[in-house]
Amino acid sequence: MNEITKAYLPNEVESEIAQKWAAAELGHAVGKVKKNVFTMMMPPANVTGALHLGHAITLTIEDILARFERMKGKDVLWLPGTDHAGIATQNVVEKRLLEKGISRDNLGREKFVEKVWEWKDKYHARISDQIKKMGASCDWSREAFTLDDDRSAAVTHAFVELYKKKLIYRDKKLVNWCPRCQTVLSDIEVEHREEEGNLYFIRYFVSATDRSICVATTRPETMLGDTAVAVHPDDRRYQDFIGKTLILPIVNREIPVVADARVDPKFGTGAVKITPAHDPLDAEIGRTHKLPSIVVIGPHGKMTKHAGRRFVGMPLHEARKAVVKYLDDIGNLEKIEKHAHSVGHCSRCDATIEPLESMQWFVKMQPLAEKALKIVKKGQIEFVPARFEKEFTRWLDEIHDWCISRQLWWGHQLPVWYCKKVPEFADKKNKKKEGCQRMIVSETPPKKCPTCGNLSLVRDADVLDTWFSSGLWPFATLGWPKNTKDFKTFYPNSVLETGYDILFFWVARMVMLGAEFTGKAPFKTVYLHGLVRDEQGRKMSKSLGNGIDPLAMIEKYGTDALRLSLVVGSTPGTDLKFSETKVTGQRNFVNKLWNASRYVFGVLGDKKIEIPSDPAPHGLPDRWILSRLNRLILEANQSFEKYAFGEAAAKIQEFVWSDFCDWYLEITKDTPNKKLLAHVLAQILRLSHPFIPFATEKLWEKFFPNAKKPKLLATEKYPRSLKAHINPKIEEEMQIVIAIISAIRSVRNEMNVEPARQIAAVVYAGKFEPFLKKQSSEIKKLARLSSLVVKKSGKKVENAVAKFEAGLEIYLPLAKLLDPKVEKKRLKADLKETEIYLAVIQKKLANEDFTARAPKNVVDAERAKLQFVEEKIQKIEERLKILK
RNA sequence: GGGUUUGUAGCUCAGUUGGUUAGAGCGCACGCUUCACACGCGUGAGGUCAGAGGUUCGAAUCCUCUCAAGCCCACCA
Repeated sequence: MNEITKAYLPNEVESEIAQKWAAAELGHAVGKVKKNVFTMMMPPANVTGALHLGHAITLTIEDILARFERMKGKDVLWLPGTDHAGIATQNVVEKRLLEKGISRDNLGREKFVEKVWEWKDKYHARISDQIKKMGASCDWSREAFTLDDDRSAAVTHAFVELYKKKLIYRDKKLVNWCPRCQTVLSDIEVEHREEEGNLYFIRYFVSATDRSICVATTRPETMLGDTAVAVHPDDRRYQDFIGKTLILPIVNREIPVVADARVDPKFGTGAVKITPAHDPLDAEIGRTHKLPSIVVIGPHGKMTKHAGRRFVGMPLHEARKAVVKYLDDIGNLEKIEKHAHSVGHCSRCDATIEPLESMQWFVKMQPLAEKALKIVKKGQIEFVPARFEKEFTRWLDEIHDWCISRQLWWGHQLPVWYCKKVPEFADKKNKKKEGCQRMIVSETPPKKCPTCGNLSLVRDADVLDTWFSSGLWPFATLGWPKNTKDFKTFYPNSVLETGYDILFFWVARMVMLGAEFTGKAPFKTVYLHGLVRDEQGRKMSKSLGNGIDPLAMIEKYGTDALRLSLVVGSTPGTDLKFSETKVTGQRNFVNKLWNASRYVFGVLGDKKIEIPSDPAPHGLPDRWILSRLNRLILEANQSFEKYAFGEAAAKIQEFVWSDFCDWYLEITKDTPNKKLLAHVLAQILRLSHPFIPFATEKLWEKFFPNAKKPKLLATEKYPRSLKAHINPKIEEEMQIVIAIISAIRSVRNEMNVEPARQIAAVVYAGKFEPFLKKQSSEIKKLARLSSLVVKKSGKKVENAVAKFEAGLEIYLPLAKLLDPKVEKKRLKADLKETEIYLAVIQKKLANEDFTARAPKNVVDAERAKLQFVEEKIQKIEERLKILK
């Protein structure tokens, strides 16, 4: 017996179906010919992370695409992978080790990295399992990791190539330093937030006079490192001061007053203290005026010895208090005002970012951005939604150099070595010759210094920004820089799907590096999904405690329900408000589909079933469902074409629940057309498979109860519309049938007719009479009628409830049940509503401009409506007369 | 400061190139053990389409402005 459970039980089904797919190597891409391939790289998940809703939406959308393209007959390569996620992973492992009382420094670099690898191996299995749980039909045989051998080789190659092209350089600059992570960050890894702070006004006196300038600052502690005060060259207030020397309070250092147009005379006092070591603008002004740079804040966020004996070693916030107090004591603090300003935070740990001067590695972005822009402007990359193209190009237009070195241990160590040969005879004569400081950039570790032959070379300790390796992802995953078969077959990628929050972090870098290294756009389409938010539209975060665990949702409602809840009612690039109710709603839908199928299989019986590709319709309902189905197929395919997955899913659901279950199945229950049922159900399963892979695959098995090795639904062909079946006339006729049934049900409800009671009905159907007659048994069943008379027209029916719907006259002779008062009230309400409608139409038609200028078909439609409504009103009025 | 998105029923959202009495789901109300499904079925209530102008015979839809919320970018000390 082909048993199907009454309710869909996702947990059992899912593990069984997942095994089936795995055994069939569903996700495996053939990769023999370049033609007819579809390539998509999974955004590499943080290897130590656990599945969250961001992954869930990514995997859902990508799997929908992959399954759809596969069913369209493409050789689909959806390549999964994980990211070593430099800072994030190092932070996590460090924290765990500290809990055991082990510090990173005690362990040493080599041992620490070993520990991280252990960690990686353990958690890699977890995230991979979770990806599988989502139903992801990706190609595990080609899985990649940003730090595996092939990817590392690609990274080294890319670095060395860029260095050779002079697109990578080393320089001492003011960079973003995270005092907690103890590393520099790139500009986009700094999140700016408006914060309430103070503006401190400090008075600086001109040397040996009692004249003074007042400067305004939000960070008074940096005054210890001031090396000038700047004013706008045209500022009348300060003309006399330019060129003079001021005495820096506390420190008592002499600093000049310089004139610089970058100073805004309207801000504060119009005079700015200049701290080149700790502020980006100050650094620039310092450079133009050749000012010295004094570092008063160290890498741990503590004051350095240059800050003076009194402050050395103090953490920043303490130093601020101390400096302010000191200034106040000596009478140099003018006032303090409240002031909101933007403060940079580390995107990984939220610590306040310190601008520090430091020697780092950078990518020169201008030439790379230009190539990327050219590609986009030529239209070689399509953005979905299109508005992101603008954002993308604007960012590239204003690009800054990318700081790529990180002071971490976990990552791709720079392929850079330094010759540190110490002069054997450190006398003045030999120093130059023997103290070789040669830098070597090489894909393979150099054995000796090419300049001086020294054997003890020291490798640069820094590693690369995680996003450097991710930037190579579309081709490094395919074996690049080797010209592999996969690279030749699957590059460029078809679609890049990810969240819009990493447009600059990731997408832009891939486009630039792809253009640079492969000479083409790495993908044809960029699809960006929105962020998943909570019911109130807030970001989900641990601190708010509003996060929903996708795995818990899977446990409770099944993966299919979770997937649907993430796509239905969502549009590309728009944030999605997520809630558990959405998942329950979708669980209900999956169950509905399950039960509709259960019914169909029950009708079909246990015999071997052929699924007919184009079975013959028997009556109006058959023709109608075929018309609706093929219209749906057409629309679903169109929605897919424009990446409107939510729209496609919603249309399918609407069809299944309303057209198929509520009407078709109900109306054909007495005379089911087995072949047609099998066909429609099969098409529904195929259509919805990309969205609801598990339940549909399980149901598909039921078509082949005795087959040893039935074909997978996942490898079926996606339905194509048989347009000949789309028939507006049939749909209109069925609409009349539906209208009659609904009208009778409505009246029954209003008149409180018990559901079980069968009543009689008379319908005067006019031109609809011929086909309605044929449907009378169905109408009787669904409207619970004891008898139904359908005529073109006839005399008034006494003692009956009357309903005028869609040009029909419907009479329900309820005899004793009829209360004239209630019926009168009901008819009057209907009359009133209809009269309002009539007024609207009359007003329109009375407008000569409308009748003269609107297209003829619109005017005609309006006239037809008028007639229709007038007739209805007349009928209601007649009826009311009878009731007196 | 620049850019951008959103504002439609209590909530989440559909509304194609302007032409129906503006739709769906959830929630709500009433009624149903109808033999696929109570994770269900039927019926219903509920909206000045953020506001103000404008274009048009006709605007939720196009234009302008205003208001509100969100996001991105920017070196305002």
